[in-house]
Amino acid sequence: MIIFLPDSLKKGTYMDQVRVRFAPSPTGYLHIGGARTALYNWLYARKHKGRFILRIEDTDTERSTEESIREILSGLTWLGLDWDEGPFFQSERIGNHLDAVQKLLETGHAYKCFCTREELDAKRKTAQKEKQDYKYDGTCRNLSPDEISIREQNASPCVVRFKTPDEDGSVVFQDRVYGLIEKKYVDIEDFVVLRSDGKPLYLLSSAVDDKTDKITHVIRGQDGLGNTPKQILIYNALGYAPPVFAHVSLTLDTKKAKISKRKHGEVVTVAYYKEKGFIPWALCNFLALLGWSNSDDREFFSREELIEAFSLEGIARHNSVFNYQPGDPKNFTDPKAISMNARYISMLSIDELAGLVREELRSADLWDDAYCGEKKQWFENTLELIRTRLHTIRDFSSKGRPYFSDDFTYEENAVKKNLKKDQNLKQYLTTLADCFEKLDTFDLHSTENAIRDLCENLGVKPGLIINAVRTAVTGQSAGPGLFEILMAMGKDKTVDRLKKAVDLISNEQV
RNA sequence: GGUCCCAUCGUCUAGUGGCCUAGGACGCCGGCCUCUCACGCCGGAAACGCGGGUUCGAUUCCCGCUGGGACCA
Repeated sequence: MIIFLPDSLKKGTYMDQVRVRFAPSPTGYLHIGGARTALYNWLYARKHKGRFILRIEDTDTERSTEESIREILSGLTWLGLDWDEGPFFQSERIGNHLDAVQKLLETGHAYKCFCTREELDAKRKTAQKEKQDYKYDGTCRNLSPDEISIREQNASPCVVRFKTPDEDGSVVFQDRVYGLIEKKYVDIEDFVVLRSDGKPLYLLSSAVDDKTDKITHVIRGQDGLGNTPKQILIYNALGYAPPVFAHVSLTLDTKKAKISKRKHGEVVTVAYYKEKGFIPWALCNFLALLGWSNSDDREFFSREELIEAFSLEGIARHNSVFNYQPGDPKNFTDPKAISMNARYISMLSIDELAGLVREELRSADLWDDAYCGEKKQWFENTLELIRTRLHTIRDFSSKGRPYFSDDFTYEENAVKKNLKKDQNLKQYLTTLADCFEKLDTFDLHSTENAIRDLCENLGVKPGLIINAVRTAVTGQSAGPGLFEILMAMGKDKTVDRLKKAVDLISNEQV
């Protein structure tokens, strides 16, 4: 019986430096589940001053694409998950894998199997009919050397199967997340390690690569849990010391199905969050909490704090649900993710925020270099003014547009609610524009006094005028306190926009 | 079908036999603030899948069932 308890080896020399890897298949895009796995690996490496290795498992040449590789690299880079070695490409190491198969064959840990697909299918069907569990029956396991050479001379196609121990016992290992896992030899069939077309199987390749890359801790999705006993068998047969395993629970959708781009669309891709204006670390923070917890109530972690707090044992054993409800316009992704991002926008230092917003305004063609120079103070004040009601960096160029450009739209509902509410508003706003124009000092007090005085003279509630002015100046019905908005706009813009709003409602009301 | 894994509010989770009248976060509802919205603050509704044990006492330990997931086929 193989009992492998890596904890007992931890003090051994080969564990001196932690080496972990993220090994995605470049068959599409980087999805948030993959990003979460990458994050956990990265955190573990950083926490233990180890190395984070990136390996691209591109042996499925049919489905692997260059574009996908680029997307994975750019996704990881955007998230800030920097790798120390690689990217290595599995396809370049097929020679290693074949050598390993050869070694397995030579040491009697594997054998050639000449059974045809038809024969195997027939056996499987029979087993099914008799309601028996089907496992490869080992027909070729005990072929004599003569029988083997006859088949080889006939060039019969064959696969190579691993020879599972033919005795009572189990593979036992200690998973850092799931604990003690035991799998009986009798439940492991003689599995294939080399296909008849000469291609090694993933199971074998990744074990060999992990050895090549000196991986000490395999932190991967829980979908690898079932294959682990087979891989431990391979490690042992090859004379390798197996790494520590830590399987992380999966991320499912609200119907408990694995998330995929095909089914869920862009929401599950990292690229989507970049596009939507997420702060990379906010997404990492959200992803970290999706299936991992620290036993205190903290939810916001800086990089350093998360590295410090992270542990494999804190990873949940149950799968977690990514709470995305399609068709909810307010929540374009998991509400908690949005909320975290919004909190980050509120909490970030003004310098950090300004940096992010600068890139956003640049790509929206709203950037003015003066925001770094003579208008720096104005720019920062404006960000402070609007940040608490924005959810994404993208919002700075959409909802925030009236602050950075005269070319903004008046929201229909806002116009209806605040500008067309009272027929007299045309007159009121015209009067107010005149009034503002005549102000010597245009500040918080003078503007407020002007409006309050006007209201008193007209006998109308301040709210009527204030809300109308907000819409006139920003096109919106919601936003910061009016007088602060006016300070952000300045006298000239305020007056211009009041007049423009009067024109707008005059024309439309004809 | 076989094997393995899992199971606390709608969602993410705390909880490792008594501190639990089950805590926090998001979302939701109500209130305060108020020129709107947001922030902030206060309050509310909301969960231990079911059945057996073990125990003086189970969310917590054991067994079964149910449900979900993964892997292999």
